[in-house]
Amino acid sequence: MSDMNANVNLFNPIYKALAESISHAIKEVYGESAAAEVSLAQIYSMLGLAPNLKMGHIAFACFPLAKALRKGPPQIAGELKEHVASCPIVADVQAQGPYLNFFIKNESLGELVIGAANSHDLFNAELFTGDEKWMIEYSQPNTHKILHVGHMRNLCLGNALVRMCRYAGINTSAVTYPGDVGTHVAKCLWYYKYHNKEAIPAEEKGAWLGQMYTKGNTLLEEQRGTEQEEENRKALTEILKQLHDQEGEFYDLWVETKAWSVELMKEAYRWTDVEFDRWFWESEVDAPSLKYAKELFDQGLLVQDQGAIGMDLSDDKLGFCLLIKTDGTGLYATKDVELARKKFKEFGVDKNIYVVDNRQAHHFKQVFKVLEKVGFEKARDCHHLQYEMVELPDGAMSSRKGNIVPLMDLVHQMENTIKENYLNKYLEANEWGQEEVEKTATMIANGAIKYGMIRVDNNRKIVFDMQEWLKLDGETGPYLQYVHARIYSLCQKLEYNDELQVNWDLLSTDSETALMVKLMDFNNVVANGVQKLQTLGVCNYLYELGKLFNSFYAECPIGKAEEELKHTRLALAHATGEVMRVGLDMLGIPAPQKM
RNA sequence: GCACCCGUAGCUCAGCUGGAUAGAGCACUCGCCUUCUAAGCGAAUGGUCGCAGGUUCGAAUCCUGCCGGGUGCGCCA
Repeated sequence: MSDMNANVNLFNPIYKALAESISHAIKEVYGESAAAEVSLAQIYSMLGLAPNLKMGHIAFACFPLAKALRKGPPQIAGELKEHVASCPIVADVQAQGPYLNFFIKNESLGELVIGAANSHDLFNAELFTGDEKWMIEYSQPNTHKILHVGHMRNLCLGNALVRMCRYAGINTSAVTYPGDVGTHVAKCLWYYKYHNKEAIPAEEKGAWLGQMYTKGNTLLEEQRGTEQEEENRKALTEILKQLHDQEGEFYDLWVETKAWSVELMKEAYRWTDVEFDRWFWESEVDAPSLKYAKELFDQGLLVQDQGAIGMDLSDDKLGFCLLIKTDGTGLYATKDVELARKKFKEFGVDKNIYVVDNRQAHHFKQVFKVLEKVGFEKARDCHHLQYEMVELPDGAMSSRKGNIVPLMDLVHQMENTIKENYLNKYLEANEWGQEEVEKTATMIANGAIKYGMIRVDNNRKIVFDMQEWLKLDGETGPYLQYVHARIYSLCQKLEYNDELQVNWDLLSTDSETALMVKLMDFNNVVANGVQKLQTLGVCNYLYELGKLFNSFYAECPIGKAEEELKHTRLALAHATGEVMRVGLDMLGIPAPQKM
């Protein structure tokens, strides 16, 4: 996991006020020189939510101060306590062992959190200083192969990261790198031309073409060792030659069939609601990459070994990085070396992030090292963000072998299940129209699939079981969407508006307080996620927020409450809905208004 | 052989820049819809944090070794 080192702004007004108060207290109690050893930013970063509301809202652990002040943490907590009590947002502060536990005034939480969420000021906070430009490359599907649920993880992860970074104020471009050349294309076209007897379907040609690849691969395997083998090899070589020369019937066929695959990709991207600022085609870097590799060789930066050319990285324990094959053609690494240069040149980015599964870890280490060795300084701004694979219960997915779940199968089954189990009843009751059912089913399927793909740690393998995925109870995307829909409906019915008279002091139950405190933490969680390039923190946060809201909703009547309390609770509910909507959007998940 | 990843409740996972009683969901058991969406809420049950050492006032978290599972390591992408 790479740490992005962006500089965190002190964006949380409550944490900032507490940090200033603590900093001031250190100065008062221990003097200027002691205070100088601990910066405001450090204190700010040491604040966090207390384990439970009985102890406090926000906790400050004094352990890290012990060294600088040469005193025991409990003693420090005790000595600072009186001096921080005067902070205007603090209702009470308690020294509990080594911790200083703060209770924040309702008025402060109300204005700085609920009010800020409802006015959207909360979402405009500047989370990082500086104006870095990042590029995130994700979704590298091959044409002529089928898109399966494994590709969905990459798509959901990359999309969420791009959105999180953009929310955080980082200028981020999203790019894709489809593989439209290589032997897999030749195998596909070979089968399609010489062995296929099926008619080309009118629809879903991309998926069908993927089957041509799988069948081609299977047949070639079967004929290995037979008299057919030599003939097959010649045929494939001829196909590759035509593709390279960009002429002949197979080149024409490539152009035609590639479009089918691209249409499938675009269908998936439309469904997922992702857009790329740039499509880098593998075919477009093919020739230039080889040219560059030859230049490097001419400059003496590469070595020849066993007839092939590459760079010896054994000093860096990275083995030998092969860049020009014996037959004079390039490889995947050759292209990635060129692509990296192209990215920085075209976009002038400060960071170049690759969302690619962890089997490529060695590949990227080699590519970045090669770039570094040839004097490309930006090499250190390249980061491989790796994640584990999606597997089926009976093992790894392989489009080569054909044991995969097509991506659109998951989508369609999910949408159908949602309609059958939840939405069709509205249709039967004549409450919703067909179009509304369809749109909502798509939104909820988005929630279920995307949340499922990004809620676990990047390093954790996902074993995909369709039946499990179709269950939508508990910690799922639809749970979060349901919270949003409930709030939206509530605000409609009770006619929420931002000029309602509120009195924050009326929010006194545990569930109300817990919800307010949780809302306060939103931006902190996002900033942390961006720094670690992780989505699961935001997922967990939104789920916990949803749970707190549902408890509040069950325990605290709103419509029936006395006027002022009603308005105040409605403001709290609305703020939760806004945070949920913005949070879901950041994960690429739509927030339905009803479901 | 070398490198990286994983091992926490029956199952799926959080928690890992050391800190306050190890948390969820699913499954199982029991309650809650004449009241704002029950895709919900509440309660109960369930753990030698793979094993063994070490560092520390303090280790699920850091270090070392081992065990178990996965992936990668020159003419595929």
